[in-house]
Amino acid sequence: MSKQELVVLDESDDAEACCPGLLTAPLAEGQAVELAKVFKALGDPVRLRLLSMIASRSGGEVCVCDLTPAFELSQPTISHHLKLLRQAGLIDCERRGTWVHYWLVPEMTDRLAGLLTRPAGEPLPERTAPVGAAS
Amino acid sequence: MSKQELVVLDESDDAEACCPGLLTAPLAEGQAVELAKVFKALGDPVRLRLLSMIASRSGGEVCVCDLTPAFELSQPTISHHLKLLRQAGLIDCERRGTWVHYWLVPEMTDRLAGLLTRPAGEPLPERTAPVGAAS
DNA sequence: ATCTTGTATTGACAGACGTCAATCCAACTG
DNA sequence: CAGTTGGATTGACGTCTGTCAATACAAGAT
Repeated sequence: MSKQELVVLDESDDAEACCPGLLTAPLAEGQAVELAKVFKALGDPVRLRLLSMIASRSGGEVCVCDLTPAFELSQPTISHHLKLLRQAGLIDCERRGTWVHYWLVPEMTDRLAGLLTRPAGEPLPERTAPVGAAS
Repeated sequence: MSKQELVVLDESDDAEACCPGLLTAPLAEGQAVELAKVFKALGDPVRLRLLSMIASRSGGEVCVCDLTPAFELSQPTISHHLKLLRQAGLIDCERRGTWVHYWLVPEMTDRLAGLLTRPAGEPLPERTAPVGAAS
């Protein structure tokens, strides 16, 4: 059940794929395609709340039976959203007896946070006084 | 042309909306809806590359005429994607004479990075040796 | 083995999304 | 003024996505 696609996360891809950062160099098409899958998984309110509930759980794990009743959605719908989050590599799960437990994959959120963080000390090019002051 | 919706970014919303962080507390539904709009804007390879090209520009600005030829897509399609990024509050633009210039709104990417960053020192609950070792 | 409960999968359907051709608008040019 | 060019908007079309009812599967209970 665990680990089925694991979209991104592998650094050993395009040779220079260490941490260009999205904001510092023009993202390559292949990387953009992979990254978009992860962001798309985050692009739904229900999935964001699911991820948040899973990540903020003290024990680090949540049972599906604790997630489903928090939404006014059918159980299959919740299961569907959890599947998408898992395919994006954001969470993982394991069946333990009767119940299935989910937990966050922090490496993925760390990676996203890193991609969205601009290198400290960037000039921040003075956007406030338009050069031409046109129109 | 600039500033038309500006989805998120306003901290003065739910009183305690300082920086709960998405990974530390169960996101409220309203906030999830707003946040999802931004992540959805990032959930497309073309938009990710556009944002990357805009953000990594040395001068801090890019003319649309420099963006369009980088894709094998029609000009209206690129314009459409730029509009979505702008509505998400990730970029902004201004017409200067004949050309329209786009630039990154770093406050938004900073905010996203912050939301995805887990507070340093979190236990990282030992995921590797499943308690029950079931299945 | 049968029943019951927790979770995943399937199939269907309405609405959203990405794309383009056609068109429109703004600004510069002659 | 008309003509040209950069860019946005409109309308249409096929695909993807979120949702549910129905069903299937897994594991404990009887």
